[in-house]
Amino acid sequence: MSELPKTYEPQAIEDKWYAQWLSENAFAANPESNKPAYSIVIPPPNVTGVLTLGHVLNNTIQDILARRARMQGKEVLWLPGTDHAGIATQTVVERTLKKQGLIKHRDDLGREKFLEKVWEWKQKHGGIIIQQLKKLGASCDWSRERFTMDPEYSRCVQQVFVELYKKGFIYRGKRMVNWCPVSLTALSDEEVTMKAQTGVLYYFKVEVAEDPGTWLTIATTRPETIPGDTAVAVNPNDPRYAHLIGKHVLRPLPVQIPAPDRLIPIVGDAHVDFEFGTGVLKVTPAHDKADFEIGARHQLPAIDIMNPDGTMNALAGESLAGLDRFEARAAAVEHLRALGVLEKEEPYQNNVGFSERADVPVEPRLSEQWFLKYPCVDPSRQVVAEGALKFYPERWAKVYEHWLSGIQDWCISRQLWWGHRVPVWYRRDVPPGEPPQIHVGLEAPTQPGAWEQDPDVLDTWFSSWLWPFATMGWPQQTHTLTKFYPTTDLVTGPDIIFFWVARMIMAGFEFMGQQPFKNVYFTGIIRDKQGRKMSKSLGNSPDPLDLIAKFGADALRFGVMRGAPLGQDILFDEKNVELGRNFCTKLWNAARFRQMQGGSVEAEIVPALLTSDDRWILLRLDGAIREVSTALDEYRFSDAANGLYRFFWSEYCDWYLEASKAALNGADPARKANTLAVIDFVLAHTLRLFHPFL
RNA sequence: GCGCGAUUAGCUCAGUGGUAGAGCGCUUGCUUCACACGCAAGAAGUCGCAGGUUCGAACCCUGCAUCGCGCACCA
Repeated sequence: MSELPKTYEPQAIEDKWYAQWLSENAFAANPESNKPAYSIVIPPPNVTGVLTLGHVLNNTIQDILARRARMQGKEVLWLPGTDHAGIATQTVVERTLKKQGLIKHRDDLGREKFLEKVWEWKQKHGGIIIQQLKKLGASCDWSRERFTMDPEYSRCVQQVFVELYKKGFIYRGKRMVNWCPVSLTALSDEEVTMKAQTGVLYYFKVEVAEDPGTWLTIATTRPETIPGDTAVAVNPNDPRYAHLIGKHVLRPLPVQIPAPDRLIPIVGDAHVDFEFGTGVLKVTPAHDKADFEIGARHQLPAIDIMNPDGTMNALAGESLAGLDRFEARAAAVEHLRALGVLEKEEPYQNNVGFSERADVPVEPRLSEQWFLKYPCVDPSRQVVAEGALKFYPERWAKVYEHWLSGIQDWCISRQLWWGHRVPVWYRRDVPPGEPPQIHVGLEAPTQPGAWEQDPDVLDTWFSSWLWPFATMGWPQQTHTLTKFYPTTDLVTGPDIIFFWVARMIMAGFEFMGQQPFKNVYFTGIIRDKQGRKMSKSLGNSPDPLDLIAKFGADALRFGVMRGAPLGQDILFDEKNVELGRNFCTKLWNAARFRQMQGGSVEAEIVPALLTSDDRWILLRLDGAIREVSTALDEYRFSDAANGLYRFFWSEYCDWYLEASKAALNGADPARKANTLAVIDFVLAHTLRLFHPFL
């Protein structure tokens, strides 16, 4: 064998070994095996995504678990795949087509043509992240790669919809939903994030119709919705106003319609907080969730004054119609001022719900959507509360429990094209007066012309919540399911505990009768050195592929793992990767040193010839094996990495190897041979400790 | 408002009852026959604040402060 170069050159070596592992099918899972099963399903990255440091952290952890399980003699399934990521992918493709000047709006292409374009996009970009995961060294069983829109997977999604509909968990209803005026679709509560905003609280007065000269002052942040007001509410226990309940006020807007049409009742409702503002609330059932409920309690009409894109419609009045909701706000204030009813404006801090994807305020909107009443909530709560399904770190169990204890039905329909189409058809030409006919099923009804399919698709998470079993051949009871379900570990970020983890647990119970995994490891979130979240706009998100090119995948893996303690966010610093690289080089050189000594390889150790140094290092090796092994058992990856680092560098290299040079250069051949045997023994065992990481 | 987390060396963080630790950075030597992506030596911290428990507290308890996050919101 030729002498090894001085520094480790990871690029060629990593690719070579990975290719060899692949050709040996080293990562393939065999469901017929008698070995005990160990399984993980990958959190499927967006099909059009590229690898981020978050993926590096997440997948390195999974790889460590999988490799270790293989070393422990288990039959390992690490199942990879990608997610179609409905709204995210559709937005990206739409934006790109617009940039290329091919379309102004997706309607220009129509549903079929647009979907063709998305599939083209998926063909072109869909494999990138998978290739990148391979570059990272991920030991997935690639022969089992799945996609949430594979034909078999789509069939699972539809079957689940049909089943839950038949059981009464899925229903259609006209309800107040979070509407994104940019994406033009409904969103689930989880897709809305609250942001603190500095706004203005406007005070305006309205006259009580029955008591001319009596005025009520109302505080609002949204004067543009006044044309949609159908009542004014006060607390029935509020002595200032209780006597006015049942009377009417004159709504100031829209100014163009005759006064009698603007008379709205004063209602009493306990929801009204008499501490806040003036204690008088304007009720806009079509544009506010709480107001919608008040409206329902008092049988108030709902006047929808907005278009889906957030502009005002004709019901808002001539002068507001066509204006964007924020322009309309300014215009409405001017109207109030002109009418002389605007009393004051004061700056006001409040929280506004934003569409996570489009980053604009969502509009509460009354619309016809599909909803899911969550199944199996009780067993899902219990299994975590009782510890049969464990969270690491444990504190996330509290967050999970809190969410489950207060969940509302899930709005699962989306007004998008990219996704699983709702498997529902409506009969055309139903004579007026007769009840509508609806068909819910896996197959379209016969006489295709007579029926029309629901245009909506399902929320992305309505497919990913089936991931642990839909990827294994469900609804057939396959060998893979028998062997590998429930899975052992799930590794994911705490930011999707509601979106994904909680829902998978419910789906697992509902469709498999069992929890989908035994343990969930929540990683931290990777931030930059200043503690800011990684983001494209800040430009603080290094490309892992660049880091791999510069330092090697093993260096990246080790560097990230060493700095990623359980339960803490990780501040990323390239220095850590450098440290990983240096450590790899150190290992390389320690092996090189051994090679240069010659002699027979992995000879027997003669106990009688052991020096105190030899005994010491063997003892320390034993300690390191225990330390690393226990740390990994407890998901303390950074402790394991640090333990390994310290043992190998400080104890083995700095201390033992230096000490051994005396024997190696000495005159006693038996002593020398025994020292080499000890070195080989320690090296061989250390390499095994390294294997999960590198 | 409710909940969670953090607060230890210049920086990032380990350390859960008994003489303060690591990596990076810094200082000073080393082209010593595996490795300068290295070796050796070294400086550096009243462990956020105030009480309490204890023979003994970075660690346990109580309050407070600051920072970050999540949930719920009052127009």
